[in-house]
Amino acid sequence: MAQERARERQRRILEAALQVYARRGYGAATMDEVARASRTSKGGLYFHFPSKEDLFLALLRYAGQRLLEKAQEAMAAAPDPVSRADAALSTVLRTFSRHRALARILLLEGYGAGRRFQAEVTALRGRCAALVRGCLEEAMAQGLIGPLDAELTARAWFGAVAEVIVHWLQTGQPRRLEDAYPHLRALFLRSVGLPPGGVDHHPTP
Amino acid sequence: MAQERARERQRRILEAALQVYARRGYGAATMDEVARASRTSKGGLYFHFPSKEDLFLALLRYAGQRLLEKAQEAMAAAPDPVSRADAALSTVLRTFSRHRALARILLLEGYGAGRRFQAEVTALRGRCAALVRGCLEEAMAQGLIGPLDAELTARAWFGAVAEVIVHWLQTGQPRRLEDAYPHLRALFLRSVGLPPGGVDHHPTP
DNA sequence: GGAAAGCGACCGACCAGTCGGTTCTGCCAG
DNA sequence: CTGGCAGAACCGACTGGTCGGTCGCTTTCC
Repeated sequence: MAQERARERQRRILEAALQVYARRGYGAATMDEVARASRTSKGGLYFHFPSKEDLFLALLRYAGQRLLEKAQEAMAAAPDPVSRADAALSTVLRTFSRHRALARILLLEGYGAGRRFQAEVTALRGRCAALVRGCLEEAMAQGLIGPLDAELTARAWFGAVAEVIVHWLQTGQPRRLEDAYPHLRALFLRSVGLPPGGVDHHPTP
Repeated sequence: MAQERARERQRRILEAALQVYARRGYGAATMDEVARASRTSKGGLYFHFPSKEDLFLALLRYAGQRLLEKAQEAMAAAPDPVSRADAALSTVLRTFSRHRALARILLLEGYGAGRRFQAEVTALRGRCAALVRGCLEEAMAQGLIGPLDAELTARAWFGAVAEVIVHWLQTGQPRRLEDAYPHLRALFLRSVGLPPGGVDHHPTP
């Protein structure tokens, strides 16, 4: 019905906005461009979203949701906290590897367009870090790793991954983003005192 | 002489621009604001900088230079590669801890205002990572640490630090940025297979 | 005196947001 | 079935404010 239809239309607009903002950046992209890309009109845009700012905010939430869902899904299938964190890492790398636009929006354009957006992105990054933090705390409780500041460690890991991805976005190195996976994995495991070997839960052939 | 005078004026403009852009963000800040803050006029601004974009680009270079110089200075005084990396870490944390505006410009506002700026910031981050990379390669050559991907490790470390700083900027946690130092230090040392103890070269009382 | 530096009123492009009008869509009375 | 109505969805020309950039003039310095 109408409800359905409206939702579909909003999705189409968000998907188009994702591409346009990723390509041009928030500041340079105009509402006319987004309208054209989503095969609607400015009026149509403003019918569904009250302002340019709100559209971008909705886009950040939409994109963030997509990422978090994938990560949580992958983590749910893993048996122990360590392989859960592992699954999250490889999933994030794989997701951003396809969907460059998603990476641009969440890791690059999100910051840099006013305080309101920065807060939103920070919150999103916090939620990502919280997932990892959960793994770390569980691993600590099970005596798998020694005591450490789980909050800070999780954030540091996330920052490390983000930096590698941004560099890949900007320079194209490493050629395949997934190539960074084994190195990051080894680095992270060692950083909490675990041997870097172990089973590779998500091989990237 | 005139040369001198011009340089002084440019410094004053850049210093004012640093504050204004840090407070308002690149997009929202106007040239009139920067002119007022630097106690000049729009005409004066455009006499020294050809456009708003160029002003911000010069600001990024200016701010980046300040950071890099501090880091290199601190590293020069350290005897071995490990304590050089250590010195870089604590210096970066301390520098951003004072000079929040510097942190905002380099880590937050830099991205998010068009491709040209993103490239500049990426280059700057690359130069920071290169410093750390040098330490790692030296440490490897001296057999202090096992073989690893120095490029990627350096970048990962930098990303981790950046994330912690950005979180501090946005939320004010940890209360004193330097409080994160021992945890990050331990994390980094372990991540390359070194014992997390060792001498604390830069105690933060 | 003249060149470099500085000033600020002004201009015009640009674009977010508006609004009067049009077209769909679901529904119900006849 | 169908005519027609209500309101949701959509359209795009237009506007009004904003702000980067200009330019003719003044001041400062050598």
